[in-house]
Amino acid sequence: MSPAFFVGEPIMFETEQQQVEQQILAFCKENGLPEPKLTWGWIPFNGHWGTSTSFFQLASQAAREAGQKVNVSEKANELAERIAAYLGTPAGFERVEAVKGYLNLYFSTAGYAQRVVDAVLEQGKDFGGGARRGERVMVEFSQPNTHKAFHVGHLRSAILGDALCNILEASGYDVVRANYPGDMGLHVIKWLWNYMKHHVGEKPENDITRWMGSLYAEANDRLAETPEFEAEVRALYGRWDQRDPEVVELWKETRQWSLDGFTQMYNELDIHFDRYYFNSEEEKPGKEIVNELIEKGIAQDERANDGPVIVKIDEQLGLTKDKYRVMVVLRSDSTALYATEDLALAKQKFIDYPDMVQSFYVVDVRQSLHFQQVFKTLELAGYEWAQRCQHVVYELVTLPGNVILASRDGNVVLLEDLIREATERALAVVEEKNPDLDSEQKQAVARAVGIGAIKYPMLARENAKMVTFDWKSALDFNGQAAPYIQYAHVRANSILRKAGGVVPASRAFDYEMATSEMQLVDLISRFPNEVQRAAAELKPLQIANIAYDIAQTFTSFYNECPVLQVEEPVRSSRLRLVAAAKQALANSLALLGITAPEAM
RNA sequence: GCCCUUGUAGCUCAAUUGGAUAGAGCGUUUGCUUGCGGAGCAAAAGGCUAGAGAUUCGAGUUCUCUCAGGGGCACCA
Repeated sequence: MSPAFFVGEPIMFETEQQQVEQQILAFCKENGLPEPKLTWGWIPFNGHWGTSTSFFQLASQAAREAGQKVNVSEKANELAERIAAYLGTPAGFERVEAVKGYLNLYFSTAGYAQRVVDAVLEQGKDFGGGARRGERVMVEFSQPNTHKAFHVGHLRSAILGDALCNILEASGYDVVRANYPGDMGLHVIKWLWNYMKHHVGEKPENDITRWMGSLYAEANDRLAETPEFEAEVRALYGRWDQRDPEVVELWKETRQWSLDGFTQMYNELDIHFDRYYFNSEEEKPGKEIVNELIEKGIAQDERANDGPVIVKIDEQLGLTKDKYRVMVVLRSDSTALYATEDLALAKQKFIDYPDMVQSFYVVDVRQSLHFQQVFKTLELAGYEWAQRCQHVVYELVTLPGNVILASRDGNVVLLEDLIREATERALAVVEEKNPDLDSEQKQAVARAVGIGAIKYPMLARENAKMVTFDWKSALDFNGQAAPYIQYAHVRANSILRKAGGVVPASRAFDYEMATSEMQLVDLISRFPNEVQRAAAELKPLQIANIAYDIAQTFTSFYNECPVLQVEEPVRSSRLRLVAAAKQALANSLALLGITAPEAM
């Protein structure tokens, strides 16, 4: 996807900016200077608000063309000063200055602030979103294994994928949210084996996923104690392969228990899917693709010599160094493996949605090579859509000491425990801070705060950086965290409520705006750009950052600027700004999949 | 051995995609509540951006190498 957006450019003020640009071009022409490539950014905030460009490139370019050696920073500053003088005070700006080679143009705050605030309030929950592109993308994420526990290690794909969907949707794409549960494999057979032997007739009650996970751990324990049982497991796998009705029926029933448990947790997390693909459904089509690869001469069938079916990708591409290496696409016993199924799944997605411009896979970094192999193999097979497949890489969630969570062992932090702890903790705080709320409201707030506190740290860092889970920081509601942003939203709401819930009509900010007030408008105006950038880079981090920045600046504003007590007409302008800030906070939190409560 | 990835304040992370004096939170220290909600605010202290070269007017950011961590590399998922 090409990043068709403008970084750092205040998109709301294109007209004024373009006019200035024309004048600068005219200046260059008149003075025999080369045509500059101007990039606009914001001024490091110093209490005023504006846009800025620099002339270092122009200075060095001019010197090069003239064959002269110059001190570029001096020359750039000289140019900035001459251009500042040439421009005078352009329409829409109240001041122009030249500093260290930069040309700073300060906005006329009265009209600009009004324009920003009006735009936010007119667009409401759509503020920040881009025009519909009429293009579809799919995001596959979460991919839980049935018959296993769901622990905090599984959480990042779910949270990251959900936020990416929200962001892509807001940026203008039509998004298909896809899940791909691992509903068959050795882990399932082991589970069934244990169930048939020791738990026949039992059913999960309320805590489904925990129960499913505990039986899986138990199966592993029994097999570790008595390795001879492996034969029984293999025999059961054989019965599955033959589609023994008893096994298939039990599998269907127990699989559904897991899926029901997942749905419960997705509901708790407020995460939803449009489309489910199942591992078990891709087995047969996968084998068909493998046959096709063999026929096309891409795959080599070594089964005659007790070997698997493989694709020597590097050899196919004529590469001398190891890059894609060799991918096994079918086991020597002709059973399917993960790669077999992923080949079929990629194809199935484009059969279902042929118009997709991108097919994303939110899967942890350990599978990078695997996906490169799958996509490259499909490309070799002549599927042009293979180039539209992209692995969205993220790092693992580990426990302190770099311990990887494994469902097999008991060292996991279960998602249901995390959610319960977080919401209970949040409930205790609400009881203390806001005892007047009724119990239903307190529950809702506790849920919003608890879930937000879980989600935010997973989103507020680079995808490629590890998250270390520990209870202390997971349950810390202070500082740079979701509750801080939610609290800013609550305070904004509180002011509006006390004002009678009526937002005054549009008006100019024709008074001396306070520093934090201007900065708040500035940050809000950047939000639409950040949405586009987050979508182009597939980085919810951008949204987590701007959300926090807006919250922090709103809090400064809250402390510095009285709203309800101040005289008119300042009161009306500020009330509108508060409403706009509240909207911006709510919208940014929504993109992160976090609820913005009205009180807390 | 090859490939990918990370290294920024004591700790956890940012940094307008190559720009102005590298910023937040936690922790530490000191203040702030008869102000719109203190889940907060103000301030102090804390940095040779792992190291060395290169490109550039300009590098935390790009390239090369070194060091250190993590991951992956034939029938697990």
